[in-house]
Amino acid sequence: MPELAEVEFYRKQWDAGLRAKILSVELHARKRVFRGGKTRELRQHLTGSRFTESSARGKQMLFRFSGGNWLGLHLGMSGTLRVEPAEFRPEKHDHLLLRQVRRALVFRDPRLFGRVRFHHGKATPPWWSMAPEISSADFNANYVAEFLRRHSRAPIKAVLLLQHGFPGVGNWMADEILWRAKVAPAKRTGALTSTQVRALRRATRFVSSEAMRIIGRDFSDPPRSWLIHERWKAGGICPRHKTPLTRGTIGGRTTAWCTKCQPE
DNA sequence: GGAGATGTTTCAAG
DNA sequence: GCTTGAAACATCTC
Repeated sequence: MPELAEVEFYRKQWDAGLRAKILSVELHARKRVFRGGKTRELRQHLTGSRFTESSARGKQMLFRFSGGNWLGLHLGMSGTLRVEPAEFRPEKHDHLLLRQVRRALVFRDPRLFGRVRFHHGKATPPWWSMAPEISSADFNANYVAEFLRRHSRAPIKAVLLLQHGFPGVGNWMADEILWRAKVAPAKRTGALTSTQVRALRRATRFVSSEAMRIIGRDFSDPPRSWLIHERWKAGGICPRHKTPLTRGTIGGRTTAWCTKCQPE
């Protein structure tokens, strides 16, 4: 599920627990979400620490705790973060639970494609580094052009999904961006005109900022005019033309587009 | 029962 | 060494 704005929404859920102590940590240590992770260290260090700060970059989240403790979370395909009452009993898919006096912070992930990481140290973890965020000044025309050039033989849909170039963009956002920029998803990146590249960057920034504003705030629905509402529907139509959408697999992912808006 | 799902990593080939 | 594409990962839903 979660892309840029959904991740932002979930991150903020845990902010209810800011400044409060972690009384205890409960986790399903053998689950895949902890792969390669130091669950014992995580439990020992977080217990008794205070939750001080949270941030997100693309789909990655970082939660900071007193004493130089950092928790990294990725939601994968089906992860969510939420807050439950203090006496909450975790269920089957609630793989990590941080207990505070007044609440429990819960990470759930049925499909286990998400990931939990832990780092103990003064500075931010070594794995916390990322490409320029879409909303930043560094995500400029030169940066985008250079990234596209490096992937000139790949279909543009696949390139939009690369997190080290377009952090936070996932399957629905990529389709939304391509539809707005009127670019066919299978188009080889190197074959794009400069007008199309400009349109893509513009659409990327627009979809990101609007999604953050609407979905990121309270999980509201984007306007009816967005492609997202038609993408998976049987008989989904282009919001512009009311013509049926085309479906196919591009870059290994199901893709929906309008052949009238986005001709080859 | 089978296919597919809003993601990333790994591996092999070019 | 870099890019690309397919498979693998685990579970649920239609």
